[in-house]
Amino acid sequence: MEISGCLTLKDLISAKKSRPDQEKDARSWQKENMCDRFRISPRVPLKGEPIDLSKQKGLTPERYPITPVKVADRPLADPWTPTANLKMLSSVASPEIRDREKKELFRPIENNEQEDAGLDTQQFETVDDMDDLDKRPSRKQKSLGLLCQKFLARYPSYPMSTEKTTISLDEAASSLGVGRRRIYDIVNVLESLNLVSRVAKNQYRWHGQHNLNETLRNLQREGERQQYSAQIAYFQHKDFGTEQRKDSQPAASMELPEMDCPSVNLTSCFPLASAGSRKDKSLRIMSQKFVMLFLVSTTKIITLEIAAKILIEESQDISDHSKFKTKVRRLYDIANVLTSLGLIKKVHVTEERGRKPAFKWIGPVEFKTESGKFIDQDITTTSPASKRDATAENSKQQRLLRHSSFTHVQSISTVKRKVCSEPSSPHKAPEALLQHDSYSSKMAHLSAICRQKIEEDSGSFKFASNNPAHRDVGHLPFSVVVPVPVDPDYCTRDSGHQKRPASPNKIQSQLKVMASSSGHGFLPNQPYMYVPSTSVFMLCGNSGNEKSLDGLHGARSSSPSDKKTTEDGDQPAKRQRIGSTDDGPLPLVVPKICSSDRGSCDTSLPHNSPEPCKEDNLHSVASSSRQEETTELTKEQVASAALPQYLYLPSSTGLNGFNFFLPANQTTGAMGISQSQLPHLNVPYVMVPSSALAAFPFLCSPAVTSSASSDHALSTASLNYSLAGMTTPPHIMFRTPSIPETSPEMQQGVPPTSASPPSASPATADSSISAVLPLPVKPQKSPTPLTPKSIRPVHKDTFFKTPGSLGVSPALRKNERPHVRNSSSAQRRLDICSTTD
DNA sequence: GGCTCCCGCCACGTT
DNA sequence: AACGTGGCGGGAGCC
Repeated sequence: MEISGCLTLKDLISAKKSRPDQEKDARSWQKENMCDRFRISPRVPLKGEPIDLSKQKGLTPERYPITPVKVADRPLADPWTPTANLKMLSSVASPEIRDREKKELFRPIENNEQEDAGLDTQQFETVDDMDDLDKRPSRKQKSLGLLCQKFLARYPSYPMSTEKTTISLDEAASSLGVGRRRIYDIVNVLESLNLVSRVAKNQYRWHGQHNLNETLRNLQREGERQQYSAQIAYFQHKDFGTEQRKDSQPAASMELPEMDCPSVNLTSCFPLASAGSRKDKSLRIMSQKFVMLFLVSTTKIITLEIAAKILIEESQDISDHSKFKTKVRRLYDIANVLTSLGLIKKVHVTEERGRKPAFKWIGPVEFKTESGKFIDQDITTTSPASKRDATAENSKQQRLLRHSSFTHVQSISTVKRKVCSEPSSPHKAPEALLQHDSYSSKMAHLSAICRQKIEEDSGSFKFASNNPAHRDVGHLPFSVVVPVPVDPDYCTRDSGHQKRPASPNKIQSQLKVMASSSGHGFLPNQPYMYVPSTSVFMLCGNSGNEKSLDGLHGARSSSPSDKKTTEDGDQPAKRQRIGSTDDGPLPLVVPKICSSDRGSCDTSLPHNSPEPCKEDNLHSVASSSRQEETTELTKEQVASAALPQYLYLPSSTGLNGFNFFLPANQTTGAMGISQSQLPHLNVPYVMVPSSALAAFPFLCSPAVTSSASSDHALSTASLNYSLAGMTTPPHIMFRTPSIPETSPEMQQGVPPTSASPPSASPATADSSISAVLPLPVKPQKSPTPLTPKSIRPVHKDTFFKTPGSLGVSPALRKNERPHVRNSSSAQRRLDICSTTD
């Protein structure tokens, strides 16, 4: 797909010269150009942007003088000649414009502009001139974007801290010559970004952009938590080709309720929305969500269609056409304001289906790095290692409590918990779950949606029921002790590429294997990991072919519809798609035990369709224990019959940590499942953020590698699809046999993460992994065995941008976007606490 | 004809 | 009851 950029200010200017484009320019000006004006980038009070004119005048009722704008500073290049201006004006002025009746209305604005007018006014002057001509401003001139520009021009982008700029809505409305209603539209969006805050009736306080980055950071984090990337991918993938069908999509509708939660949470992160009234001030929430979509998107381009869809789903609205239209209208409103802020610009994405309106994020993205802390913190909080206990939860909540809306959030989360999380943890819902409630629920939500979609799309597969009630089914009824292969031959490796200097021996020593004791097949002195049953999900499927991964995803992606991704080229699209299905909602890819043939798998392995993994997280997978339509199996049955390919160990915080996949065979021994049944995957995989492993070198076991590289790739690929946060945090510990799996939780005390040097792997700064896992991955020829690029598209991380996701494929990340989330976990933690307030 | 999105009705919440 | 907010969608401008 190609994206046609919107007109830039520059373009606009140049365009103005040419008559034909004038109108277009005018419009674009409103939208695109505005961006320039209010650049987020730390800029001192706007410089010479067109709109600045209006503000220059000191009009600001609030009387904050804005530094004079310099024309020179403008990005614009082309000088504007008076003639050109005239031309433009004339072109812009259309017959309709001339309604005198309304002219009055706009007077104020015009006047202001005129006053302000200097050279800068040039662009806007046109409007003024027109007015002078008794022409009523054209629709363009009345656009919300332009109005917002004017509004923004009244206030300094970076007001002095000492200043307390108060905005009177009435005053603003009157001075801008518009109805108050319009001001609300603007203010609501600004408020969503904390640029302003409501202090009293009709009174807002102008904060400027001082906290914008922080706000964006928080939004990004929230977006990650909400798995928006997954949603985006989902819709992209599914595209609307199936729209019709989509409309009816049951899954989506189902999800809606849960999706709301995110929004609520969102608001909780920001003072702005006071939860509660009037749909929580949807415009604000919509704005935040909209921004989040950009922030979590790898391509930074979001089509209105997708945004609307996502927002509709979240709001539980019926996805009828009217709703969609309404959403789109609102999105335009928001987009206009955001454009004025210079955060986005309009573009068009050309897809197979045609050209679609979209917006591209042009705002700051660097804050991400800084934000890393936040993410980490969350993760940390949730990470089992740290304290998945109530304490963590409490701390987290406290943070949230700062926000008025939090209470609301809580309630919601509680509900969710009941619905989603609770079921997922057979044994007992770890408190950690609470932390992840929203996240988990969302993921579950997505999974469900995806699953349905997938099912629909590929009717051939069946997934374990996602029924929330059954989600836990996936959990194995037992805890698992996984032998950690120790092989000198294998060097320790960092998640991905880095090899750890640390010698395996060291680890071994640390891990003191006591295998001797068990008959599980532990070797003497072999270290093992203890995995509490609650943390274990069994993934069943064919092992096998890469197809499993790719095929699963690929099948869909290959479809024409897949390409429709709005973003950029095929690649992105593909990624997204994959992400949607795999990454997002479907964190897991399950290797097939059976032959690649799905059909066969289905029959033989009721629960093992590859799909399940993808789609759903563990829940479904694990829960694969039950297929909705087909047979229901007891957990035990599943374990034995399903021939688990992998055991999925969700990291406590799916966000930051990697989820672990253990080859079933590896664990089966402990479980009593015959390995013979698990032919393909002999390699135990455990994926953890490298940083977390800093302290622990990976152990690679020779045994593991039996499978061909392909398998390995597969398995690795599967790793990529971890479902963060879906479930309870895994409790994993290395113990000596002597120390049996006593209460896992208690034992999990090995939170290497904190200790681990952040430097370990840039790719995954998140150290929040709850457990230290020995990773028996045989060094592959490819430097990045863990991240089968072949299988996965580069940007897949979108989905996993979520804190947990970050950790997904360290290798990938490292290579692809090392810079992102570089901050150390410690740093992130610090950040987390800081709020935009 | 579709995309944009202005405009203002009207409902909800607050004062 | 009046007023503040803001959801909502008709319908017109614009392409």
